[in-house]
Amino acid sequence: MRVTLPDGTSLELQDGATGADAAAAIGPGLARAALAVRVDGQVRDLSAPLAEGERVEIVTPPRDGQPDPDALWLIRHDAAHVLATAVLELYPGTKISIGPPIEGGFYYDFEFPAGVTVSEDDLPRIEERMREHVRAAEPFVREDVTAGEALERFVREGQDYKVELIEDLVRDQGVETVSLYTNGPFTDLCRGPHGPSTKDVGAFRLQSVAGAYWRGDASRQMLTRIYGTAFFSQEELEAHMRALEEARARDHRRLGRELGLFLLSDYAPGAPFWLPHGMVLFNELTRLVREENAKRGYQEVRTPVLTGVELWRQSGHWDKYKDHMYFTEVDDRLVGLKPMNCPGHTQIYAAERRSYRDLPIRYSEAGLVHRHEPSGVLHGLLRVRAFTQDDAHIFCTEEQIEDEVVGCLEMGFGIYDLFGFEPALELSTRPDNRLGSDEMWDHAEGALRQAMERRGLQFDVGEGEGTFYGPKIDLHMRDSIGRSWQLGTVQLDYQMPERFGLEYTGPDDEPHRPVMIHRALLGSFERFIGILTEHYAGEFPVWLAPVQAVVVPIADRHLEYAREVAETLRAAGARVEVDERAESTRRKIRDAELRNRRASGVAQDRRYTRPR
RNA sequence: GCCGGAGUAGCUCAGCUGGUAGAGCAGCCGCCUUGUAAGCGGCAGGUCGCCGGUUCGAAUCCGGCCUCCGGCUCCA
Repeated sequence: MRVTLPDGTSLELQDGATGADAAAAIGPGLARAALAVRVDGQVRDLSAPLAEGERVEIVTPPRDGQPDPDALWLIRHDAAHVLATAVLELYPGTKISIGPPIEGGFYYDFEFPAGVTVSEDDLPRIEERMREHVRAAEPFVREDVTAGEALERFVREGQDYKVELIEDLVRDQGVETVSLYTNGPFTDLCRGPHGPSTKDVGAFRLQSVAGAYWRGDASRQMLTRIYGTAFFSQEELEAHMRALEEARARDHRRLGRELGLFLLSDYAPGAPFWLPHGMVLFNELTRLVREENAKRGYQEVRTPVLTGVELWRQSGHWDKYKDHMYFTEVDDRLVGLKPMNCPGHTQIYAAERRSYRDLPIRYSEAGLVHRHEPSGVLHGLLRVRAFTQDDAHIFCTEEQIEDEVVGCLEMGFGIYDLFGFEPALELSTRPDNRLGSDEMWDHAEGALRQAMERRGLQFDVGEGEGTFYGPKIDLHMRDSIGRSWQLGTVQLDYQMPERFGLEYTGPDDEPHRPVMIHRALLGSFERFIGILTEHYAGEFPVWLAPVQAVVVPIADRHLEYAREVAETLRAAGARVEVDERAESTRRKIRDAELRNRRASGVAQDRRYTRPR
């Protein structure tokens, strides 16, 4: 048979030849280095047979600085199996679940025997055991068995999670055979592929221990997840660990303290106190948003933070969102803090008779909302309980939806461009907990999809991740260590207008129901500033910088002049400080740089010529 | 909310298996009057997260709670 190689040449092989045979036919060096084979873009074991006419590419460790992402994922997957091998040896009776490679490494989820807890202190011991298996270069051997045989095996071993996985595979996908991979003493249910042996795992490290629900379901067993990472070489691993370390130096929680941006206090978990320098960022962004809104025909409004609970019953928040709301009783009346601004805006809309000629109506509000997020999810400025959204609601006709959604996205991209942000888009569809008919949802999801497709935008789909009142398009950004956060959002809503009985008079002189678009582009000022801080590592562009210049007097005799200079700059609108401390010039300049002042000036007797 | 870890001075952290708390930086005072990544000296600063228990004695051991960190679930 013949297969095609990446350079277009074809290779003659015996019938039934495997990827390993192909590598050997090309050259002994390649045969030694080969990890797997990629056939028509799909990675397979080297031992898998090839078929006539397939396009074949040998997957190898990086060579000449050309890393193959598939190769890295492969050895990380191998490493996950080696981890499970070591854990089963060290903690007999442990139940294994799943252990995939992920971006940046791998993990494996375990249920340890009763009474056994594993913490990060135990990781070195597990690593040591893993190392023994890597050194032993144990081959990964694949075996295809019937689902029944596999079930019998895992039932016998008491591996309940594997049993459940096989049962589900049989039930949901009708599989008849499953593959098992064995390395040394360990056999796992696994789709593969794997490298030829554990020796290619190379340089690895276990990083952390965390809880993780079985199958991501909070109602099920909490497993212990061990995270690790692996590379081909020690150098790459060390470079990776250094990069993580450097990313931690950009952490907005640390920079927020060092630069005097905000304060988090135990008195109000999840509710930042804004310090003077942080407030500058907040205000500059507010100004930006206000200007952009004005350009696009938004009218600014402001609605109450605390309202009678009747509003939340009417809007549906009581039914679908009350667990996340704050309530209190005042004068025998139950009142709630707003978690969203939309019901308030409906009241402004409803306060007058509206004509089709008025639409679209666009109300914007820098709205302070409170949401009772679970304690375990709070995270600096990126996940808080009290925050200010750059919110807006557009009331429009059915026909105007697409243009308005596109307008929102364009406005969002325009703002993100200013910061060099390239957000990832996600369409979130109907959740289980929702209001409205399936027809409404079909319609609303279709409209959002169409708006993005019209602009040729790439997007992911988050099934079931929409809000209770409608689907949405979210703009996501990553923080310094790669975690993804939702910033902007554009949401379509047929529910709220219905529930509040909103109307406009059409050209036919009949009442019609408007559609509502909820949209926040920064998302919240808090989260946006968090991301912004990490993005710039605290070195904000001049227009945002809390302190734009610092004047450094050399000696006391320059103080008066330094103050004059500062005054002149302030009069011109700059944010300026004078460093009046009785410190050395070296020190004052160093501090100015460390605190990321964008410019510093030195007040002196004569022009300074820098020594060679 | 769940799992694991951690809370010692404003910050970063020492403080072995119980005997009553320390450093650096920051702060304050003084000296120095300065030329591009930390001048010098001194002083002050802590109900060791909170509550309870064990003990002659608890920062240290035990329990509960709060907060933070890493994840999971969930969300801007």
